[in-house]
Amino acid sequence: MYIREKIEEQIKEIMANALNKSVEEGVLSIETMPDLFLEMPREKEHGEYSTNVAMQLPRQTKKSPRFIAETLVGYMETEGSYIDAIEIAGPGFINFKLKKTWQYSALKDIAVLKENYGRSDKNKGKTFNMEFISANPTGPMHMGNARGGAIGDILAAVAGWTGYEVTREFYINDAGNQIVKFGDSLDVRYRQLLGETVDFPKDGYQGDDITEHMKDFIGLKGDQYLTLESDARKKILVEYALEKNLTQIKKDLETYGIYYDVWFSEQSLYDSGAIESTLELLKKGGYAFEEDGAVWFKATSFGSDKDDVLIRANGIPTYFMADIAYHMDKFLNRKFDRCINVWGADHHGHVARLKGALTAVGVNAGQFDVVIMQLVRLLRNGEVARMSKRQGKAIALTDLIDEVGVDATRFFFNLRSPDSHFDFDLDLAIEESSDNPVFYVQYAHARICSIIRQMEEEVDKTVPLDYTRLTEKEEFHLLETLSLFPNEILIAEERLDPSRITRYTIELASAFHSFYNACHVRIEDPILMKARVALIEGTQQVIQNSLGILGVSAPERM
RNA sequence: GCGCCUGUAGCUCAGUAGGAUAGAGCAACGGCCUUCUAAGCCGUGUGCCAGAGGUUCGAAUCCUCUCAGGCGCACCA
Repeated sequence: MYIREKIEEQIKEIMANALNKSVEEGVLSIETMPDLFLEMPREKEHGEYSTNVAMQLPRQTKKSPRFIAETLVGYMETEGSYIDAIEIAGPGFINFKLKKTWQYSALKDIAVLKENYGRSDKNKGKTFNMEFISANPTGPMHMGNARGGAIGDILAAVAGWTGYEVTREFYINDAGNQIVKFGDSLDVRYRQLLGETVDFPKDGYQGDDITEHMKDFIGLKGDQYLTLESDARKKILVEYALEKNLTQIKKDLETYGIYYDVWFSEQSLYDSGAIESTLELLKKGGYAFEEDGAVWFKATSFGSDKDDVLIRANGIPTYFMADIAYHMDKFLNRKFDRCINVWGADHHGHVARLKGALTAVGVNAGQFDVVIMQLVRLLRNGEVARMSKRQGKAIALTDLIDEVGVDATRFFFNLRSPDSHFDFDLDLAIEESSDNPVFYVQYAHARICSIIRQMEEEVDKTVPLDYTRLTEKEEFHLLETLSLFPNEILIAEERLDPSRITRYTIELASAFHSFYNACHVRIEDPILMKARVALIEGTQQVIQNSLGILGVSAPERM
């Protein structure tokens, strides 16, 4: 258990005991136990922890907050605890000041746990499915996928650090309408390249990559499929190009530092009969009905304002239908305890109906959540540039990584909470200037490595390691920041907000840089020097751990 | 028209499930390298928390309404 958990648990216990005693002795009368919530005050003078219980109780006890606070404090037994002093302040806050040594425990924790410092077993024994990107395999990935990639991959890492057994999953949309369009587009290009005059479909994929695929294909196979019946030919072309695209997507994502455990094919849901059986289940439950020749899901029974089509009048299931079957498979066949998807804001309308459908087939929809990320706006020369895959003008993920680098791309896309509308200023990102916060964090790490390289032979092994020699305010601030790391991971997981980790690394780097300027490590006093080396080693470890979660490198030299 | 997200310093954004005097970075200005990496540090000031009501000891945070922007509201995905 980490130092902060220990302290918080201890204070809560002391509070609970005091409350119970004051009730037993009839000083206070309460009916329901209040929430014993601890907060960390912004102001230093208010102590490390603070509670507002006294202000929650006046109604129940018919006493003033001040009186309640004084009573409780009177009953608190702090012997042998981390608490140094308790003060009542303001309208009735009870503030706890800790003994000036608690921060050193964080350093001990780090020294013992090393690369595992920050991990917890909160979700031990539970499985977690993280589905993200799931870009259409009809073309290369664009910049919009980059944000989803960073959010999904890092959230998956965060979940793993809280104890979950994590599966990263890519859902391949290799069935349905857009594959038909893909086939039509390939087919026309194939025939055009071989000299036929055919009009390009109005809503087809116009990107050059389609033409390139067919050039390559003709190079390999020639014109032998020209005489084939059109559907059969399209099938062959799609198979060829899909395989090519998926290989490329996989390769590009690995460049981006993302490795999937499962590539799940939508088509496999048709092949296995999962779609059919899911539909049967919905029908049996009375949640599906026929109208105008189509089969509908009764989404209105689950709070939606309209129903949704499952099977079109032409007999082809919708994407929605496949999605229900897919998520049923996640929960009921593969039995994940938690499933999270990352979707762009343009899909948010889909969330409620999918949750409704999952509830209908017997899944506890509370285990399913979608992180909605606001779409990325690309700025070039200060102007908004629209991305459109159809028009083939998209900035490809790989272009971005080439220009900005993997570290900056991942860091940047995870800098703001998924909720925030995000402007990606390409010109600024290309600059690789110090404006880019990733350098700030990496620089802190490189600085530490540099000191440690020079210190190795100077540290006196015979001298005792005495943390209590660390007494400067910059040292305490750094220690406190280190002690917060495990909390940050837990909060990031609970709120499904991986960007907290990115911001934490900046805070940690800042605390270190301040320390660096205020305190020298390489000094005469061998005991203090040893303590400071221990402090920067702990910092180095936590920067490595946090950057590791982000998938950003921690360079030893810069 | 209905739904979701957003609105906090000149700009980009935090604000820890309702707390105490509203916080960073960038930009501006002024300091700090004969000593461990100046890609750094320290200091200076800036706010009708979009607006109006409400809930209570207490609201940037919760509720209602209004305004502004983004995104949805297909037998597309």
